[in-house]
Amino acid sequence: MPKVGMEPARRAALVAAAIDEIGEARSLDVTVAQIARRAGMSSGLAHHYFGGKEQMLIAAMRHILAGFGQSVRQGLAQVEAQSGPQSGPQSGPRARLCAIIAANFEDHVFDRHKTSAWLSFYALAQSTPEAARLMRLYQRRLHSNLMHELRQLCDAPTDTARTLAALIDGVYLRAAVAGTGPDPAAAHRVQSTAMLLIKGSAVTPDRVETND
Amino acid sequence: MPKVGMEPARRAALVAAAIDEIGEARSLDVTVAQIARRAGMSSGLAHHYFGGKEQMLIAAMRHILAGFGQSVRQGLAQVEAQSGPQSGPQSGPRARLCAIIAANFEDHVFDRHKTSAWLSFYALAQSTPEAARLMRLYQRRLHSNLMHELRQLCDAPTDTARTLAALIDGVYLRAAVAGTGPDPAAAHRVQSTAMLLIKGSAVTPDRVETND
DNA sequence: ATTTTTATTGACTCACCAATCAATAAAAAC
DNA sequence: GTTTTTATTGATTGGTGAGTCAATAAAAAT
Repeated sequence: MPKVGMEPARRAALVAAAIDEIGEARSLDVTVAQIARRAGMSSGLAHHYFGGKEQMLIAAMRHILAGFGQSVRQGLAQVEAQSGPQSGPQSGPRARLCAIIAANFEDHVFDRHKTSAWLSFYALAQSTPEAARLMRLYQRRLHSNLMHELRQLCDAPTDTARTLAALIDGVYLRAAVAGTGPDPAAAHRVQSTAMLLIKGSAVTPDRVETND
Repeated sequence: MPKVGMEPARRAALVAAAIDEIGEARSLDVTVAQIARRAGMSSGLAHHYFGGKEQMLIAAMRHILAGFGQSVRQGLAQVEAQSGPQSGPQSGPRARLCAIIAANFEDHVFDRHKTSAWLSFYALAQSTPEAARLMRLYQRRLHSNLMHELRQLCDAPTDTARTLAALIDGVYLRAAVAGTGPDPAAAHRVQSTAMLLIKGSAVTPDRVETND
């Protein structure tokens, strides 16, 4: 019963199934057949659309990465909107910094399957050049996002950005290992550390949280 | 040409070879035959001594973990020795905290093969109960080591310890991903963050009352 | 000197899985 | 209505690798 124009839907289904399967198995050692079955199709079709297992995993990684990015953009837009176009000059970068941090710990990013899959992708990135490229892309983007705000908040922005990025990754990593779901304390922990790090050369920290 | 009493040597050789092989392949997908060959023996012998691939990987993980522990003990002993038995009261916990942090970034711990292998072990710990146990052991030990000093240095030691542990793991993770060898800046970055964190809840420079 | 124990090998088995492919069928194009 | 394109299946192939085992040999024990 072939319907036409199935390709995008099937690709999306396979990507979602791959993340779930990897997240549930807590390992990259999942078969194409398992993923395809979960996505409601035959293994042959999975190969037809992705050409191979590796490319499917890359696509899954890219999908999670896109989720991170979307989360950050959404968080920033929200801060922009709620503070208004003529808000005080000092609330801007600080609130945006907190929003960037919070974005990495939002519930849909902190989903058990996704954290577990992401941890597996760290392993993949070690041995697969394309996965390594994506990982670097993620790291550069996070660093650049942090830098954009930190330049206005402290006088050693590069060092501070590196520290914060490592802290974000570390907190996320530990959550992935623990396998516990979303943890509201995670974002707060990183945010207050961020405030401490910039305190040396910045204004008083009035509000630490941006999400109400 | 069987010599007697080979078991310990062969086990050690296999563990070392496993770490090197995993570290070089940057993946857990190494064959027992490869490891055995690198260790200078047949695949059969590897199975004979370890019973299976998984147990060999566990042993390798345990070996790296032991290296961490040794590094910490050594660092602490060194601090103790150089400050002397009747040194000033304020140099103690702070110096020991720094030593614990530095221990995690010493050259032999920061070895390329070991960082890479350790990253792979994160993946293993997700799906293998015994590896998960070892990972928890590592985390508990690190946390407990940090706590021991932080209790004397700040009044939210648990939170601070969690943050520092995540930061240490994050910095180590990023080094593993980057694949660059030992980085002298790594320890320093974590140490100065630690100083900031305990300054946030500053205590009197000398002995402090137990807060719980 | 014989027996037992320990060390060691590598060929073999068995299972698994990625990738291929020929076959089938619905839709679209002509 | 015929042809072409797209979707889909699942059996098959080919390669791989973990784990087993029987055979061999040196050392130790008797």
